[in-house]
Amino acid sequence: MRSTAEARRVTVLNAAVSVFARTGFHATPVTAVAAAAGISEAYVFRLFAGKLGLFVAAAGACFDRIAQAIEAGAERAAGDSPEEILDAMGGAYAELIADRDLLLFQVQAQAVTDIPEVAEAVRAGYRRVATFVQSRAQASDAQVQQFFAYGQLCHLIVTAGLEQVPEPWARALTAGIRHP
Amino acid sequence: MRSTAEARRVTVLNAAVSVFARTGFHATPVTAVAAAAGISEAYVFRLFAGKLGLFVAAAGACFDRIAQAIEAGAERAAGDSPEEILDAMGGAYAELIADRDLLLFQVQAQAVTDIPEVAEAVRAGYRRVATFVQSRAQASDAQVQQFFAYGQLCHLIVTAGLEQVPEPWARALTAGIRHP
DNA sequence: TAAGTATGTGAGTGCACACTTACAAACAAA
DNA sequence: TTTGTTTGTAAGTGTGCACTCACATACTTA
Repeated sequence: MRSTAEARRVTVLNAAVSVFARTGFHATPVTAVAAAAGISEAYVFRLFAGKLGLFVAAAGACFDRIAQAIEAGAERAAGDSPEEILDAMGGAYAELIADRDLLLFQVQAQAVTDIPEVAEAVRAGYRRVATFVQSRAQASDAQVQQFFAYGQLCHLIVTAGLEQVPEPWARALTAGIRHP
Repeated sequence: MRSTAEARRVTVLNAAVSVFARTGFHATPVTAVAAAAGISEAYVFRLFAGKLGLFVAAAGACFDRIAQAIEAGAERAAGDSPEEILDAMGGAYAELIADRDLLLFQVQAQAVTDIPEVAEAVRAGYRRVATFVQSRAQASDAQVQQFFAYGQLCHLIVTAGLEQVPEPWARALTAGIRHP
């Protein structure tokens, strides 16, 4: 044995987040994930319960990394006010999604929420992140809502490539959004 | 001839928006669109340039309907201030997406922006809507940005089914969002 | 060392689906 | 009525891909 199954699963999940992020659930063959992970397609099917099981597990890994980054970001807040903590969390999130895998994966997951298992995984992810944000920052409902609204705006900016659009309407939408 | 090709195209596009909205680009066979439109698959391929051409045309139809609704909504504004006009536009948009086809289609389109033609169609759609919103409401960049940020938040709320989640974090995210 | 167990793969199998082609029926113009 | 054009379809074709199975190669324990 070169590796344990559990270690392989971690490798595969990292590859899966990256590959699914680009081409989405239905358009990416599991051969692509297997190739990115450096193992055979057959073994991926032994490690996960079908392509859907792999995608759902990848969603879990994706939100794990997001939650972890936001928690770490909160520690670096300049002060104790809700505004300062939310700002630190937002900055940490912006840094994290600089490579775009985690952001694009979320978009892909939202697109296949007609599959109940995916919808539940998405809810579980946001449940974890949103409850943490609210309790850690001691922010109002409206502040939490705003935090996520502008997070979702980032999804549009990145998927549509609006940072590259010099026109005024695109500048308005991207103004002040941290360096994606 | 039962119908003109142009009339058929309109019928097919309505069906396409509806069907693509549910299952997305890669997971919906064009037979499904053809069936929803009541014609044969072969004729859909004659009316549009491949499945991609059909999807891009459907995106155009989707944003046409959105732009039209927002323009009509602006006419019904209570006053002339940016806030009142934006509010009226937001209300019109909320009514329009009550059936969810237009909202879900946007999510599906954002998920396949790795296809350049789709990315361009999405940009064209938001270009039209955003420029109209900004010029008609005479709103600041920040107001326009906020308008679209909360619009994108609706995408998350609907795809993840957060209206059905009674927990506090979900209530915070959905608070004040108009009746989807 | 023998038997058992976990890790790993090559080579299929069957099916769904994008797209084509050959052909037919309705309508128009001469 | 004949010729041409547009609308429409039934019946393929080829390919890509999810998933399986038989088999091989490590590593462990008795």
